[in-house]
Amino acid sequence: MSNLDATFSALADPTRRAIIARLAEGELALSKLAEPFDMSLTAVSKHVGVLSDAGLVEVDKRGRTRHCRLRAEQMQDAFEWLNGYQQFWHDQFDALARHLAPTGQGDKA
Amino acid sequence: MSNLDATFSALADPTRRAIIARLAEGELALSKLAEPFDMSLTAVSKHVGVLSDAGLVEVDKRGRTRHCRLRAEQMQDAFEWLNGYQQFWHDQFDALARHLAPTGQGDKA
DNA sequence: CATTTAATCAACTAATTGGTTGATTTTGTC
DNA sequence: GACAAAATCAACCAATTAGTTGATTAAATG
Repeated sequence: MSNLDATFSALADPTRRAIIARLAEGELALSKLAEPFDMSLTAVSKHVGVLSDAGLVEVDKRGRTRHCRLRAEQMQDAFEWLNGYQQFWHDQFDALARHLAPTGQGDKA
Repeated sequence: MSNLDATFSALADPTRRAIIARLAEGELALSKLAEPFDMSLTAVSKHVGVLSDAGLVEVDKRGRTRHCRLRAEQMQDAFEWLNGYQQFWHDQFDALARHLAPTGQGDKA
């Protein structure tokens, strides 16, 4: 599975995006991380597993707890992929704007 | 399903990203669009359906053909979501850099 | 009108996903 | 040593996904 496959598919779940948002505020033990979610610890653990497989989260064992921290850099490729189309949607927007409100001097000014 | 759910999950498939890449070069009839892919037309049609449900592609009927065009603006929310973490991974990178090569004058210069 | 082309539909399959529960393992604490 | 807490494991379930094939519909063309 490509990096992008794993990243985008990890980000496609709202629980996992919420996990990322929580971890952005700092490292958390799994049980603390799981608290706000209305599902079993097992379920959260699986989500963390998906994020970890995608490289978005790092888990390290400390005693009986597992500490999770965000590896935000791993989102870069996905970001860059989307960024490649940003110019495209700006162009589309510009084209639409020119179509709706032609000034007749857009090219010169 | 949230917008982000649909967008990220649509982007999680390599065939669908390839479809987007093709459409970025211009509008295409479904059969033309499907040509390079090693799968049935039905399969490609389903992928286009997923992209269309996510608002990433627009399909319009013309005679017996279906013409597909990219709606790149629909990627903006996903882009912005990721962008919110860009600062975060830059910070992490900077922190690492300071850790590896402390110059002692990084703050002043 | 007969044929070909574009596409969808319906039905099926195998694999994956997101969740559950109950039992177990490991670790810290009284 | 006994107990509570943190987490995993194993098994299961229902829904979804990515693909297939064969039949059908609809439009263009000889």
